Parts: sequence; structure tokens; C-alpha cells
Amino acid sequence: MVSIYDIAKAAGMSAATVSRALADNDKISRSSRDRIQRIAEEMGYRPNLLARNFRQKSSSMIGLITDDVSDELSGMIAKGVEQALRESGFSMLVWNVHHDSENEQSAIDYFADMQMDGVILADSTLDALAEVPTTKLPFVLINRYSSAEEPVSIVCTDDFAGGLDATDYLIKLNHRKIAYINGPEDWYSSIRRLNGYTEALNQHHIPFRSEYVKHGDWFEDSGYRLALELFRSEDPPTAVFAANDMMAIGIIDAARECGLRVPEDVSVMGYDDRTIARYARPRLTTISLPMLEVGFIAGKVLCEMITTGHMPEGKTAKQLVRGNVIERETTAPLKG
Amino acid sequence: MVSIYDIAKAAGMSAATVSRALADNDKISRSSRDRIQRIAEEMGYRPNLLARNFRQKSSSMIGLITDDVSDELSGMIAKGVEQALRESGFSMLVWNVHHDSENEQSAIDYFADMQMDGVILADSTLDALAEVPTTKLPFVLINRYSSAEEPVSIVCTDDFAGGLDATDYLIKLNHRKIAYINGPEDWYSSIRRLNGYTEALNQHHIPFRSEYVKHGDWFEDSGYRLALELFRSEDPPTAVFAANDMMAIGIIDAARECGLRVPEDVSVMGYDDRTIARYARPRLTTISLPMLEVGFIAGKVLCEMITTGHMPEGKTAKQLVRGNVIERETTAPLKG
DNA sequence: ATGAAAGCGCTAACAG
DNA sequence: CTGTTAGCGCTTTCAT
Repeated sequence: MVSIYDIAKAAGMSAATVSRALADNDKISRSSRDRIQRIAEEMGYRPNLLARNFRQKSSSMIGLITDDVSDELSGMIAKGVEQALRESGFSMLVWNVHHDSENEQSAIDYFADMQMDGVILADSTLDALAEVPTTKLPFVLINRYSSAEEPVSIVCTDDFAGGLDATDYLIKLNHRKIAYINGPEDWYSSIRRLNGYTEALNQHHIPFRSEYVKHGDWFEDSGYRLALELFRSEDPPTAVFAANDMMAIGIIDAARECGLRVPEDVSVMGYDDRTIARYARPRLTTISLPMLEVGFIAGKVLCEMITTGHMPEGKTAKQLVRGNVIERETTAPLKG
Repeated sequence: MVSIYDIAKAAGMSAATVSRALADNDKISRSSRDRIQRIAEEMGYRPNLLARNFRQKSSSMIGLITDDVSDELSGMIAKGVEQALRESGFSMLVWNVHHDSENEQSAIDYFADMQMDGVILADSTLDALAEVPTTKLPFVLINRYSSAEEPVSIVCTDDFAGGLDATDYLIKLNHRKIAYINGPEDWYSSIRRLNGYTEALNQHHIPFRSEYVKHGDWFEDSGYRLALELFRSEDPPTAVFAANDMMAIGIIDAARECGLRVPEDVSVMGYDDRTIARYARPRLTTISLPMLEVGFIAGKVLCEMITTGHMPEGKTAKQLVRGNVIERETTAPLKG
């Protein structure tokens, strides 16, 4: 391995000068800079980044803590984060914690010990945020909340808006009997989406009917079972909105089983815009979850925190990213 | 930041002894080891991994080069790799190259400069493998091939077996007129899957019919169009096998359009077992692509190469991982 | 514009 | 078992 000392020797200059020549920015004569760079090139010099980072007490890396990159949504986050970092000269270490807070703690410790420049904690089911704040590592949260008093940077999908937009879309299609199959009641996103749903109803002066709101477990089968109850009830809804795409697909199954055509007899709406929504038949109308953007923004915010040493100004600490209604084939205007 | 020198001072010993006590393994008296560890604990000592790694000329990290982690299959690879590494004490840096060989080169250079202990190059469309071999970085390839003379470690999905198993499965269902909609002709996986298909035909003495083999572009729509041709031909197949799940879903659309029921009138088979296969209606029978396992094996092989300094013995340099037939609802025995 | 020297925090000979 | 010493490769004062 050729080091700057080897170059210095070959160039007849000191290592300090070589370092400056390579760093490019310091005060150094044009001629020696060029000469040294050429020599370095010829000698096949490659900087030892470990040495450099060690010296500068910064690894130029950030850690991404996620539940499982192989999940489509986490994957999008990772992609967005990586893209943002790359543009700013950082690279990304990923650590899947699989909903385990011990793993999360290990990850954070490792990141701190590694002199990582920052951490992004992405949509874990974990709520507690024990130690990050205690280390001085800059961090940003994705789809998580902190109970800490000090302001922390958070980037979230706008679940309230999503619930509202979906319901509003259905109302504009003249539906009035709109059921909502939510996720579990103790999930933040469930709560917010439900609030969006009721808000849309309010805005249009449509009375809220508790029998139209059910709670599933995010899985297909719960959507199916709950929708069956809905369709077999005395006054079945003409549209059913689900808090995620999997449950929405279960709803379509239930409709088919009840002899209801989608969208002619019932409209069905999902949430998340996963790939399965595009491949469902009929293709599922849904609300997009802008995970790529969320990841990208989180990455950018973190980079800014790292370079400036404090949280971004002018923006609030918490940013909401809104998705869109993705119109496909499972929704139609109410007939009659 | 408290360093080993601070601990040394507090313990009245030398830094070397502290280092040994913390490393745990060296010859050191039990009593001082415990005492030093306790002191370190009390003082809130955290090792500077950058310093350690620099000193030992190894980062304990490996780089994963992939096209795009947000793709389901790449995500599975990443997950498998990460899991394998974690067990062996390494961590994973991921770099998405988006099918761009310049990016790939940058990634490799960066990994080398960072003193990464190894690299995994996952299923990129790139064939060339310019520089890795020239750096002395241990590496393993996933679903890629090398033209280099020296043996290189490769882990691949067994596409030949997959093509064979799928076709064989259909034959066992009494189908004889089995069409195959392949991916583009210049993809290795296409070629191998096709070979598996023809081999299965041969084994059962079923004549190969060139009009039953078509080449799509992996996308849904090509499956749809090509299947339409098939179904409208003079002697339509009773089963259609596609080289991926997206095209298979297109085939189902085409069948529906031709008034053919799946699986009663035609059987349809996919490949990859993506999530969309489980959510298709009817649920798609397909061949699983064991990406998690592939990633895991690749990670393990790499770790072994790093620790032993050479390629694993007893195994061939190239490992094939076989998927399974995932029976679902789009295939049925040929009637009559 | 350049060089000398120090040092980041840790580990690893080598001595004792 | 423990201490001394040296050094990994680089950057950065501080002189000149």
C-alpha cells in the first residue's frame, strides 16, 4: 500500500504537503499540487479512509435502523435515505432490528462507538427511545414519536391527511355509507387515519356510524372477515376503506363472496400503494405512502444537522409528507 | 470521551494492560481484569472503533452492492446477508448502483479505500467485473458470472432446476401442451429457465414446440400480449408457464379475456414467488426464488473467506440454491 | 508555500 | 502478568 509518505519521498516533498495537495483546498502552489497529484496517480495511491476518518473523528457514515429492509416500505425508506446521503458524501450502514429493542440498543451503541455521524431510526414498532438522546449522536426519526422534552427531528407520513383524502375521495364519488376497516387501535398510524376519516365525514356533514368502523390486524384475512360482517349487516356500506392494501384485498374477496361486484356494487379503497395494489384485479385504488420521499427528506435533514451542528432552521422539527389518492379500478361513483 | 489512558490512570496501570483487560482474551490476572472492566464501566468507557479498526487495518464491515434495495428480491438478499454478517460480527454497508457500472466502480473503490473486509456483488445486470479482482478485496458474487480465469465465489439461484421443476410439475398434472413465456433472450436466468423447461419436456418425451415458446420483457403487459397470441392460436396450450410472476399475472388477464377459466381451462404458473403471487386472484402457483437463503449463504461464505484468508474448502466455488414449487390456485390437473 | 512535529486511540511486539 | 515503546496513515498546528 502506497502512503502519502511514499509519494512525499517520490516527489521530494513532505507528507504534509502531499496531504494538502491531495486535499486540494489548502494553500499550495498550483505547480506542486498538480505534480503531486500526478505522482500519486502514477503510483496508484489510494487514501486510507479509516486513517482519515479516525483522524477527523468522523466516519462519514450514518446508520439506518429499520425493522426489516426486505419489507417493501422499509426498502423504499432505505433507498431514499441512501440517495440523500450519497449526494452529500455519506454512506449508509443498515441494521435490521426486527422489532427488538435490544437489537436497537446494540445498533445505537455500535453506531456511537463507530463514530457514525448520525442515525436514522425508521418506522420501528418500538416507541421508547432510550439512549440515542443520551449519546450526542445526531438522529432523525421516521414515523416514530419521541417523548423527550427537547425537540427532535421527525419525518412522518401524513396519516391524518391520508385518511381524510381517501374518505373525501369516496364522498366526492357520492358515497355516503362509507365503512372503515382500521389497523389495530394502538398504532399511531391507525389512530391518525381514523381521525382523518371522521374529519372528512364531519366536513361533509355525514353522521359518524360506529358500526361502520372496525379494527383489523393489518392482515388480509381480517379485512376479509370484517368486510363480511359489513356486507351482511342490515344496512351495508357502499364503499369500504381499509387502512392498508392487504386488508383491502381481503375486502374484495369478501365482496366477491357476497356476490357484490367491485366497483359496480361496492367501492374498495386501500392504503399504502404497495406493489400488490397494482397487481390486484381489479387494480386497487389506494393512498400512496411516500416512503421514498420520507427517507430522502430524513437523510437530507440529518446531513444538514451534521454539517451545521444543529437542527434545520425555518422548518419545524416535525415534517409531514402527504401521499396521494392513486385512482385505479376498485372505486366508482355511487349509482342511483 | 474517556479513553483507555483515562482508565489506565484511574486504575494505576498502563494503557496496554487496560487494552488487554478490555480485549478479555489476553494473559492478564483475573483480578486486574475484573477491576479494570469495572472501572471502565463506571467511567462510561466506550471504545473508539474507528481507532481500533484503523489500528487493525480492518473495518469489520462488508459492502453490499445491489441494484436497488427497494426491490423485493434485492431486499431479501440484503436481509440474508445482514443476518449472516451479524452472526459473525460484521456489519453491512449498502450501496445501490442502479444498473450503472460507474456507480459500481465508485462503490468498489470506496469499499477498498474504507478498508472494508469484503464485498458482495448482488444480482446486478452488469456483467463485467472490472476492478474487484485487482484490489485484493475478498468478494462473492450473487447471481452473476465472472469471466476471470481464477475461481471466484458465486452463489446463484438454480434457474435450470426451477424451469425444470415448474415444467415437471405441470407435466405431472397431465399437461402436455405447455407453453413457456420467457424473459429476454439475453438474460442468463432466461436461458437457464428455458433449458430447464426443455429438459423436463425431454425427460417425459414430449416434443418441443417452438410456437409454444415466447420471449417477453418481464413486464405484465408482455405476458398478457404473448398469452393472447397463444390462446388464440390453432392449438392453444393447456398450461402456460412464465419466467416471472408479473408476466404470469398478465397471462391470467389474457385467459380471462379469452373466456378461459384459471385453473379449470388453463393452468398458469409463475416464477419468483413475489408478494404479488400470494395476492393475485386466483393465487398464483409459482417457483420460489430463495433470495434470503442466497444472501445468507453469500454472507457466510464471505465471512469464511475473510477469516480463513482463502475460499471455502470442500465446496465448489459456485453454489446453486434451488427454489420450490409453491402450489397455489392457478394450476390444476388437466381434465379429460 | 512548505516542513517538522505532534497526535488521534488503540494494539502489539518485546522486555522484564 | 505487566509496562514500555512504537506505530498504523493521516491531518493540522506552528514555525519558517
